[in-house]
Amino acid sequence: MAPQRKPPSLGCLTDHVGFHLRLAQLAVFKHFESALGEIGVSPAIYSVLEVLHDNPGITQSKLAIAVRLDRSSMVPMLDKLGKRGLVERQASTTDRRHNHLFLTKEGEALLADARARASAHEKQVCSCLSAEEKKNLLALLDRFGG
Amino acid sequence: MAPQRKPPSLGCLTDHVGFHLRLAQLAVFKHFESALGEIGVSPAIYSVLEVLHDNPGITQSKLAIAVRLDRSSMVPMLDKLGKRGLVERQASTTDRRHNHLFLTKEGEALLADARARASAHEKQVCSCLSAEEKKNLLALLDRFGG
DNA sequence: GACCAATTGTTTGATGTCAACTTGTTTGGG
DNA sequence: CCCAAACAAGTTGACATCAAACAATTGGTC
Repeated sequence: MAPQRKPPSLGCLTDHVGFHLRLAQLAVFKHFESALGEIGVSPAIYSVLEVLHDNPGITQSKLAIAVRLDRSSMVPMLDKLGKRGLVERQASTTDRRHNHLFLTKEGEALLADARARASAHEKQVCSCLSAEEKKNLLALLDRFGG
Repeated sequence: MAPQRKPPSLGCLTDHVGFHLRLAQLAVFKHFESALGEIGVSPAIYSVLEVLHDNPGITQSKLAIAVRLDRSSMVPMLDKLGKRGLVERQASTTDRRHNHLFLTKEGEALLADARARASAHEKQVCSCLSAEEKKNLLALLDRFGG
């Protein structure tokens, strides 16, 4: 009988940039997980490692702002990364409110691996775009999040 | 002394389309919430109402697939929408596994309001894009999310 | 120098989402 | 016919995230 299932209509939803953003992010993040989940690196963790590598000694609040997470979300994440021996919290001597954060040797090593995988992932996930198109896309996206 | 706080460097993070997607979605969804939160409509709820309006009698699983949520996430959401009197679950007579879903009068009314607000929101959030650019952006995003 | 506002990391509670499993129902091949 | 496989909705547990409240600490102002 082949019920001839037409996919349900999405209506005006297709006009909303937010919906397309969500679908795109869903697909890209899923692909990221399949590429880096194996080494225990989620998109959020990867962004933390990158920023930490580039800004040794940064404080938790500044890190949270940089990766656009809540400062309270940072706590359990750094706890976990600390337990894995990837990140060190070092209490500041000059201002006892601050924690300075550093990647350990192991953290740097994992980041190197993660970078290679993330780079490959990025290539695959953007294989449907020319270099020009990708540059264009990033520029357009930055108009919102900038 | 003006500590001349440079914002922390994001490193290679800026090359990753996933990161830009997240920032953009964050900004757009936040704006959406500020425009429709007042009437208790989140992006997910709005997408459900739209698809429900366009596909009366659709089943929960099909709805979940359409809006790209997990089947199991649909349950508490429909419970809540049901309690608000916006959606009706109607057990199928031909296949007792299925629930057919319908917007109530109140659901339709709320959707009308939500649509007006969402449309205004969309205009504001895309005010930084020309019509051409938006069309281009949506086309590029669809290459990922299909 | 003593209060007061701002800042930092943390804790707690609420929410939204997924994945795995359960239960009831249908369907199709032997 | 019958039983196994497929399937729908629901339940449970885990997890990430945010917002609000909190304690400790600093800095500025009178």
